[in-house]
Amino acid sequence: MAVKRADAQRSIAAILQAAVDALSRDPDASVSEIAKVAGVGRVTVYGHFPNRADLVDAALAHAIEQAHPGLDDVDLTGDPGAALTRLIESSWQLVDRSRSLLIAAQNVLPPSRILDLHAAPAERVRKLVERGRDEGAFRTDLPTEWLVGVLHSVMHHAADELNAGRLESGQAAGYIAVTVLAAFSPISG
Amino acid sequence: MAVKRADAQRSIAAILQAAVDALSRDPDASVSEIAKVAGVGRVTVYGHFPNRADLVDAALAHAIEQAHPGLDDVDLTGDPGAALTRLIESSWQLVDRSRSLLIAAQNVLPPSRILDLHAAPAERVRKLVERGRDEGAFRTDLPTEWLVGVLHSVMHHAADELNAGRLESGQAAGYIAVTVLAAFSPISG
DNA sequence: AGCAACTCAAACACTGGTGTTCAATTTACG
DNA sequence: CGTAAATTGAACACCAGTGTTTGAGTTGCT
Repeated sequence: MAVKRADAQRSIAAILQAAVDALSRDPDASVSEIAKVAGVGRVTVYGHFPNRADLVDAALAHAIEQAHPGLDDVDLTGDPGAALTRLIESSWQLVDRSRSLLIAAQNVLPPSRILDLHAAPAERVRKLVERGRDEGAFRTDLPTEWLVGVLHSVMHHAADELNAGRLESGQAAGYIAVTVLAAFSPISG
Repeated sequence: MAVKRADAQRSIAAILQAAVDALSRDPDASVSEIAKVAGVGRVTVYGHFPNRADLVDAALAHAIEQAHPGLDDVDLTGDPGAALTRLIESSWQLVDRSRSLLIAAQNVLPPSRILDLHAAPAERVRKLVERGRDEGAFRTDLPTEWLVGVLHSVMHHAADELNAGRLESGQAAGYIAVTVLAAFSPISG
């Protein structure tokens, strides 16, 4: 299987993108649904991915890989609070879109695999928070991991509120930033 | 069907409790599993609940009803921050235990029904936050609903961290309280 | 004691998913 | 152009769940 033929490569790309789309809507999306979205026969999917779990794995990896370049453009220098606000602004929708996909992955992949796939993007955030702590902009009476988790948690909450129609798309990033910055501030702010 | 016989009542109680337990572990728990936990035949379950959805509904209602008295004991008067801390202390584990059950309910019940079942306990928290805002203890530049949601979100995050072994059971309530109080504080604290 | 209510295992039909095989057709590529 | 690769729907076996029926056995109630 030295090199795939061009139509095979096209199929694989379509299936991968379809898997990301379908699983982002419904973490339990069946192989049939994914095939339909990809505009491809179900058998073709099994021709390229041995089983559903491997397909989900590939889809998650694909989504993360796609997200990387966009996030690399964010300026994380300067005032940590402002940097965090910029990061939130450009990543919270992305994090949300991946959420359903992540659930799909958690249902079929071992936790260690999930952790591996997320290592790179998670590290970026951790670094920024670390720097904020070092420079006295963020509190140090709580572990870095906890603060990062709270950030994620609040972003997901905003996504939920948006989905439920209780929050306008334009407000969300501001709400998240204002909330998290307060939560991250040193005590005698 | 005026009055159930004693053994029927016993069965129903066992099934209800088993449903709460099983669904709190796995939101996809099958009727068979629930029956097994209840120490009862699967057919007996169908004898008392027409289908799985109705059973999940009853289980959620049961769990909420059980939780009520314990939470009614919490003193919500005095300094809003302190009151919130007390409420967190005595309710965050409870909220977590219900989370998986809530997911089960969301999978089979209409959103309106979920909202109905949660109305009473949710109101208690909303009231406290409202009072905190009125008294100047909590910020008013964000909607009450948002603040309440952030509280929930951070509690769930703590539960996740606990499950993942990254947080000690004793620390959790403190982490939540310290984080949320900071997030709730008026800007020029 | 006797009857109705209850319990339960076994068997059934049904649904919806996974993963495989096959034979026919289309398509890329040298 | 010819061949090997790729795609396809149809059919298949399999599994796990839901919900029902049956018939025999047990248990509460009066």
